[in-house]
Amino acid sequence: MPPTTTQPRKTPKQERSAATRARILAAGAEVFGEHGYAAGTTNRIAERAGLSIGSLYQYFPNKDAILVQLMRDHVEAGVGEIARRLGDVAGLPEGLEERVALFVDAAMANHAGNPRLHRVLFEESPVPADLRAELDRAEAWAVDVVAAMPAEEPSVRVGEPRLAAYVVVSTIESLTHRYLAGGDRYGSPEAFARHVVAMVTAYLRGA
Amino acid sequence: MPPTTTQPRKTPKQERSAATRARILAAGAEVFGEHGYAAGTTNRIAERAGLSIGSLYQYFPNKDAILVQLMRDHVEAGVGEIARRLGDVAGLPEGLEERVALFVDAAMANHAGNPRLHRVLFEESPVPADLRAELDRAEAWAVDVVAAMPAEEPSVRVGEPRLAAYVVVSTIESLTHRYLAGGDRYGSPEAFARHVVAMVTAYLRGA
DNA sequence: GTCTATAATTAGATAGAC
DNA sequence: GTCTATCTAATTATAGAC
Repeated sequence: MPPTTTQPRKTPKQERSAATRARILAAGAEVFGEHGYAAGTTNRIAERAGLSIGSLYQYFPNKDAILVQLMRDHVEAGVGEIARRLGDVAGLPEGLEERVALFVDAAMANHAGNPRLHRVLFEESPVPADLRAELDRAEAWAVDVVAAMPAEEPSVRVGEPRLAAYVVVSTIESLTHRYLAGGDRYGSPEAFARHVVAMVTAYLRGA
Repeated sequence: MPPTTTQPRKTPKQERSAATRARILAAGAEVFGEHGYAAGTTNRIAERAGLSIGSLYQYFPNKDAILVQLMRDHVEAGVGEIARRLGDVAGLPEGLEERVALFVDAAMANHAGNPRLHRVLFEESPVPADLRAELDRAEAWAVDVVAAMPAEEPSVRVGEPRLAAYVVVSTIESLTHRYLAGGDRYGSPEAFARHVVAMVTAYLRGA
């Protein structure tokens, strides 16, 4: 008799495999964050993950594959975080300022996790062309989302809405990254976020 | 008889040496820009500079020294450009918007030279701790300069002026870098600059 | 599936002749 | 001062036993 429950479910073997993969990625995040890209060697990652170098290569074809997956995960988390907050219609704020704050808070949360790693990933590592394209698509998605907002928000009066949306997305992404990578030398995270929100809001309302 | 003109002047030998150094740096800029950091090997740089690898090491102690010098030159050019424009008192604009535009234009000019190289330098290369400190000092200088502006500009009403100055500096530096590194997908350089100026100005004037 | 040992590659840097 | 030839060192990645 065939099993009654054959719905797609991971076999124990696949689960173990996925867990090992996750362990390698976690180790990679630690090692890259601590040692940087060049000194973040596969041997160190394997050691940190508690397995041998030979086993590591059973799960990832090369060093950069680990790095790329970490980058991908980070971007996906960011996109997912924004999408989740936007989808949460019940709590979607009405005012422009509150909506901007939603994006800023999501970006701060996304980058706050491991600033040191984030810096290594995006300031010190070579980005393959295909991942670069993926990052551009994520940016384009965010631009679309932001560009759709003004239509339903009468207080927005800035011209060239698509360029404006790009400026907004770039500003939030770049500034939060830079602030968190550089340390809070000029103010608390809360104060900084407040200023970014104020700047973007003032911009969107028109001068 | 001793030479009548012994005023500090470079001997021909020093001039030749400086010229070779400059040739290596120019070659380094090209090679790093074309191949990236890792593939920008010293052998390639020497070849491009038209001398042997052995000679290259007469002028620079190691690969990173070439890279660091390129970074330093870029930052110095940026600082110099702003200082020059600020020092040009006759032409220093009166209005807030025009002053902000001065900074934005300087940043655009500084990054526009070789965006590809700039990207390799600051997104793909390891930054030594001492250079990092130097970059931070340059940023602090720019923050001081910007922070000094509101005092004499009644239309500035943003709170926490030092944090605001940091936000302004970060915004201009980050956005121009990002725009020029990413290509003008969302608008012309002029339109982009106009938007950045509008955003920063609106911010400084208060919401 | 995991390990150890090692091969293969390659770049950075140096020695020493000219 | 410049060159050629080479060395050293380190890393990625693989082979093959268990």
